[in-house]
Amino acid sequence: MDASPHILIVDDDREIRDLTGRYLRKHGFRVDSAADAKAMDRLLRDGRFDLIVLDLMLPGEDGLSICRRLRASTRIPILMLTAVAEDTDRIIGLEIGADDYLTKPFNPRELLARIRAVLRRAEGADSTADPVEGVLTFSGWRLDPARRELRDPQGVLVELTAGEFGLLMALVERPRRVLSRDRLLDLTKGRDAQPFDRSIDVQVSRLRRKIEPDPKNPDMIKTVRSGGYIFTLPVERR
Amino acid sequence: MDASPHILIVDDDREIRDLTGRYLRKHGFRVDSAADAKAMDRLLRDGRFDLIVLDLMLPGEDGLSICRRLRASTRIPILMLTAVAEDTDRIIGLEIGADDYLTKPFNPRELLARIRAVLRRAEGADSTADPVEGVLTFSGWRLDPARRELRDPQGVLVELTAGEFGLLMALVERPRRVLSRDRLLDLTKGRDAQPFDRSIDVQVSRLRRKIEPDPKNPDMIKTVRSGGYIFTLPVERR
DNA sequence: GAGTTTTGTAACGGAGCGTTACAGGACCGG
DNA sequence: CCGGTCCTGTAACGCTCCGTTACAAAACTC
Repeated sequence: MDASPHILIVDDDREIRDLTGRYLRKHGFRVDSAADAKAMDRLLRDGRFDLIVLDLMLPGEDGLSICRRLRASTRIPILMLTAVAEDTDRIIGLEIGADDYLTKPFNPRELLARIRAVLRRAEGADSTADPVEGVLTFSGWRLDPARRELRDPQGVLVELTAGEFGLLMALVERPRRVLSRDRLLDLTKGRDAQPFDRSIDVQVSRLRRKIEPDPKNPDMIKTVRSGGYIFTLPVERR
Repeated sequence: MDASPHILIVDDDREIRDLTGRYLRKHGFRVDSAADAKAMDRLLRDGRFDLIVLDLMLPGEDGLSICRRLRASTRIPILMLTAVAEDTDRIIGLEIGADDYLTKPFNPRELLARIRAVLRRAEGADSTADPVEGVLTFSGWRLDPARRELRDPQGVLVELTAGEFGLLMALVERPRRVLSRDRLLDLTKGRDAQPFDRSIDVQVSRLRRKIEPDPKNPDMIKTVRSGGYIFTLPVERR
């Protein structure tokens, strides 16, 4: 039980890693850093971290994608860094589940303040939750974010496409709440709805065909007219 | 039900109030706005809000002072708006208890993203928030908000449309109180009544047909002439 | 009881939704 | 790079829902 919080900085700019790392250490944090997604994954595998500072623009897999991926399997707080000139549309990084973000160039004091704020918030939440978080279950079904697998109550694997899996995750992670199409689009694709966007409807239809006993009378994924969709079953995390 | 989160915008710039309000409504929020602290207090007195968007520079009492004052009595999330990107202002704001900060001019999408992020965080704490909990029962009937189902005393599923369900929820959550058509419209659709709006009457009629033993002599949903409607049975939450 | 206001409900039509078909795009093995 | 396969967004069709309108019934006034 090491007292000081452990921060992971992911940024391809070496100067930022070094300077920021030094500053945070000076203020009582333990700090590791990675230049890209691969290095990050390696560090996550061995270490326990309390928060990740994640740059949006990275060589290889970008921050947005990493963030979505991390959120699928863990609840580690994420603080995104974005360059000031960057397409503000991409700021929906927050939507994917980043806990906060900061535009470059930033004042280290502000980073420190935000890190502390995020950690303070995270404390209240479930802090048993370490790197990889468990499987989601609902009335016998098992949804495994790490393996990206869905199994029915008999344990039979149900083949889902990436889009279907993402949509189901978005729903199952927020059960018993009405989610608008808009919100679902943001959660799954990180984009805004266009005027006559029906893609969520179609994906829901396809998903129902695979998981509902009677797709015509859906039980798990119900429609809320002019509201969106709702996942009706209670979900347990293990 | 109170389907969507309720946002209060406090800004003296009318254009910001209008444009932002419209944008947020388009994305599924209910929005009210105030030009100054006084108007804000008035709105806070009658309404329940899930988040306040608060301008820093205001005529009369300024944003920081308001923020401090609100924090003394409530935990309602606050998102501050400021005209200048001053690090120190931001840090002070965060320390005072604002939940996030945004500098003007801002991209509405970014505001949306931050609002959602703040709401997501707040969810765990004080829960006026979404996760619909607990079945409502009245003389044998069971109304389940999560599954969006109504069962009669024999346990038989009564098929309700989304509109009927929403209306019944609004009534059952406020039993033995007269609810005006205006209020019901706001609760179910989040909108104001138009001059000759009869939609609530029609929905009530349709709902009665499905749940009243004798729709001509309604028992559960009674009409209050020039007042509105009232749900007469005692309701239990479990 | 006549006149006025308010409410109930049938009927119509526009809007929301489920589903299918299709085509462009992503991915993959060569 | 190429051709095949799988995935997913868009368009289109038909069904259901619900807001509006219209008119009749009920409630209230004097």
